Amino acid sequence: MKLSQGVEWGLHCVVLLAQDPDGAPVSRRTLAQQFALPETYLAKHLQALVRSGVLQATSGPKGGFRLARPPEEITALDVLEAIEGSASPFVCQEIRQRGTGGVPPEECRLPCTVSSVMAAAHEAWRASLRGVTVAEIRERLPKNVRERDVRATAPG
Amino acid sequence: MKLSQGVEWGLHCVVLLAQDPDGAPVSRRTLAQQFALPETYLAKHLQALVRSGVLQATSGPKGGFRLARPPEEITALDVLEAIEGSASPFVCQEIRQRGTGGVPPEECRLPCTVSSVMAAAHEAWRASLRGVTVAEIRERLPKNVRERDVRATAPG
DNA sequence: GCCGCGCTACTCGGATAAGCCATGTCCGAGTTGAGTTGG
DNA sequence: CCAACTCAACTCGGACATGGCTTATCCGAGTAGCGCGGC
Repeated sequence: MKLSQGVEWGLHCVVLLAQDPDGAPVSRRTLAQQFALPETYLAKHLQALVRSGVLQATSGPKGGFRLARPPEEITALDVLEAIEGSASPFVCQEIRQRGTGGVPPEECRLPCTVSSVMAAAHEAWRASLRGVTVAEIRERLPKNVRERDVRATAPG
Repeated sequence: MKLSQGVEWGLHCVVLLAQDPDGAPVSRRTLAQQFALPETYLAKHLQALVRSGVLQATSGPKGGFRLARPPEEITALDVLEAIEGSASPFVCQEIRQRGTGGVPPEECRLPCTVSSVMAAAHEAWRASLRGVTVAEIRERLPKNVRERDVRATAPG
């Protein structure tokens, strides 16, 4: 199991944008240079965040990205599932129905026990991420990082 | 993020073996036929379970796999990390140190906030899986599945 | 009848090829701002 | 001096190559049971 590194990029970018919610949009070039990331590939993930309604994009000069909602209403889970997708990492293949002595479909209305255990773990994971907002992350940042982010959101 | 389907296979096989902890070993062929899985590929995952000390393998005729510990002492997390590896799905690339205004390394002793949030979620996930033993899964199985498993562990 | 030996068949284990998704990149469409020119 | 037009540069957005990991497979090493032959 491996998480796309775009998740890290997206979280850092969203937190950075949260430093200045009502300010001017920040271009993807600025964001990429801020973390020394490949600009065009970062753009791919930013697009995903726009599609999910986390970010809002503006075209043209002085354009860029800004938060679509107040940072208090954006959870880490929102960012993660925007980039990584909301599908469960565990997909039950219903192997209980296959092979020797397979269980007939009419007895498989309820999800299999193994699947339930995995689903519970996934939900615990989601709940943990849902309980943290971007605003909270912003407030937990050390002073130096915060100053750096503010500097990045400043135009020029 | 996608979880290897070997996890599902491994869990089902371990639960099946838990139906008869002190019985004769079950060969990988029997296990594969039981769920209609590719035998040699299933073997790869079973090997991983042996390496992690979850299963115990026996060679020769009448050989096969059996649990290395009582099912009460095997958690879903043990099985999962044996197959999937125990590495965290989120690997912090320390991008805060890179790019314009990168934070110097001496100020990065503590893990970055984003990384901490992800680590907490991962720990919640692990805790959920650690709280479920194979014995508990076995007891939650419907009657028909349980009978099917017992039949599979019976020699012949 | 009993013991020892060899064989066979079955088991696991590691090394070896394809397929798919994450990664990385490029170019095109759209939009806004500034500069210029005419009134 | 003001307004409208043109241009140009900058932005995002979607379509196109590449690499690594999951998937899938094969063959070899080892072992235990079974049959056979000798005593």
